Amino acid sequence: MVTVKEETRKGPWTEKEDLQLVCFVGLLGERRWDFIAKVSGLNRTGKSCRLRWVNYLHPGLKRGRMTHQEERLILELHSRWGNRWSRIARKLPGRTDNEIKNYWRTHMRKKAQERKRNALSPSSSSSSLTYNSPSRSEPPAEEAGLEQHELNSASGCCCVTTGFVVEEEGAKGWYSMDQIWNEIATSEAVSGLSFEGCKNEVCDTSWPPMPSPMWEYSPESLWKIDEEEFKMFPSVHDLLVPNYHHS
DNA sequence: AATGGGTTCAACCGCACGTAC
DNA sequence: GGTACGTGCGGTTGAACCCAT
Repeated sequence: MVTVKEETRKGPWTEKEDLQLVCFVGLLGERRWDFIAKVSGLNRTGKSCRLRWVNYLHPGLKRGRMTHQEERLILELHSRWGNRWSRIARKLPGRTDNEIKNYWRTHMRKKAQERKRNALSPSSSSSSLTYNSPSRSEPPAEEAGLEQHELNSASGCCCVTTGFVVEEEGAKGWYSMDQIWNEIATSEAVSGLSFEGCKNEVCDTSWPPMPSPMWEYSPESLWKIDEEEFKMFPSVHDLLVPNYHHS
């Protein structure tokens, strides 16, 4: 006799699953995700539940395009902290690390491609430095365990930003796109080259002049839902997820 | 209208870290 | 101190969507 253990579900979440999760998170809190996954009847892993909640269902989430201010802040913070997405996300109320990471990758990739095009064009190629120094046989600092911000400071923030190994060379090279993007962003944040409106304040060490997000002070408060609300379930869902729209 | 390439974003994976036992 | 378990983080993937041709 074989009991067929239902396989853990993967892939896109259904609206029903979302509702279930929202309900149980409200009842049990944003902890014990494995437990939530079990008792909710969702055939998902705790990890998956947490991710869905944090990245999509959380009532505090903003939706829609990044504002200009947010873009600038991301650039600034990334130049300081490197790929510390969750840390950066804490400075952007309503944005998740995943969202910021995605944003960075798409937008910086564009910029990297533009740069690459420029670098390949005859007019700019001569002045474009590349990483083809003898030390190229060594792994990049990042891969050698250096934090990205250490890399930045080690390179004087903008001294190494003028060029990068292009694809043809990249086949044998190990300069990841992340590094390239980081350097682009670093140079832009420091020099204020791009993002019109991104003037000196970006480089000002006292920047950003923005208020700290609420959860900086009280990590639990904003992300916690009043359990009383859940007694009113199912109508509570509308309260919890005002911008809810299923993907 | 069809389609092919590019872009976006939700979700997964693997690893690291913290904590309870 | 060692181990198991839960959680968080960063990197990656792939499906859906968009847009130019």
